[in-house]
Amino acid sequence: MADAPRYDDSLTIALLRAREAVTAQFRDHVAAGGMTLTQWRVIRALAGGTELDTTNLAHRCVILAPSLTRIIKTLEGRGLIEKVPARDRRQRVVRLTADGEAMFTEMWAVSKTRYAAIEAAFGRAEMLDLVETLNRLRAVLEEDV
Amino acid sequence: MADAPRYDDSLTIALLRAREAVTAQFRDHVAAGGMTLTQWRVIRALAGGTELDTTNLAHRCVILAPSLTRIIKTLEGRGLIEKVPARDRRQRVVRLTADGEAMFTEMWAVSKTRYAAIEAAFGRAEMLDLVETLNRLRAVLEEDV
DNA sequence: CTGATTTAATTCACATGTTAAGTAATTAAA
DNA sequence: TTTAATTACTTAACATGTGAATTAAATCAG
Repeated sequence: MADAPRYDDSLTIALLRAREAVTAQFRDHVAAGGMTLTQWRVIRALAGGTELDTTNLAHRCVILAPSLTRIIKTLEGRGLIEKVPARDRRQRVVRLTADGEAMFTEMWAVSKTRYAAIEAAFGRAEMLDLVETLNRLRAVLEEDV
Repeated sequence: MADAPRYDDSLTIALLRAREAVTAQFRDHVAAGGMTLTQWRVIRALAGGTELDTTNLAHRCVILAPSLTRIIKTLEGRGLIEKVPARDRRQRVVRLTADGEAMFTEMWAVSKTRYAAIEAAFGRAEMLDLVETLNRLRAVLEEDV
């Protein structure tokens, strides 16, 4: 089957498996902090006093709006994020609370070591190259095709 | 922050965005066939008369067992797959029905052209190299780290 | 300024991801 | 052979993904 690549070689599956392998390095640690990986992406995007509205936050975290609505509700209920009054009253602008920042700082320390471990195992140059390749693939697909 | 890569550069996000961009090339077509991308992975894994039990099917499709249980129920209800009696009665072995094979054949024709378009836009060598790199990353992470 | 349009979020409905617990069949141990 | 342990799958509960419809606020056309 020259034109039908073996199933295991397909790009979508390779991306899925690779992502699964990478996130597995962080899942336990994040779960120990009582969060999901998706929630952690939100916390991380807001770290350092960043204020963002739902649309931009969703884009940065690669989360769809309906999911983010629920996540914001959850994190707000846990006192990790809070609303910020916005000029445009349609927008929902949020930022981390003091507790949220503390949570980030604590967990980020460990996350960094995990990233470092991945770099050490896979190679820093290879990793940078892979990220660059992935972004290039995305850029190509989002334009033409 | 030298040791804190910009958020957009992180490997997990890059993988997430790249996968999103790739699957976007297929989502509409698969949805037009009344299926989700996840269901399509199952159909594709069974194409050509392949018979598989839940455990192996889940592994090949990168779907967790509970999700696959529901998907099998759905696809069985639509008459696309059917059970096959197994020696080990704990196992649930399935295969495509004639309708399922027909559905696959019809959709695969279009899917192939999408894959070809991606290859043409991104480069065949780059694509093969990327898949190889992703699999190597996975192999590294699943061993040590 | 009023009505039509656009934009930002939310809500809804259903599919899937994820972990933990439960069930039935098989295998291993005593 | 009878019980204990393992295996394959299912169910349950909750979080997220996904597309469509809805609501509220801002903007635009006339």
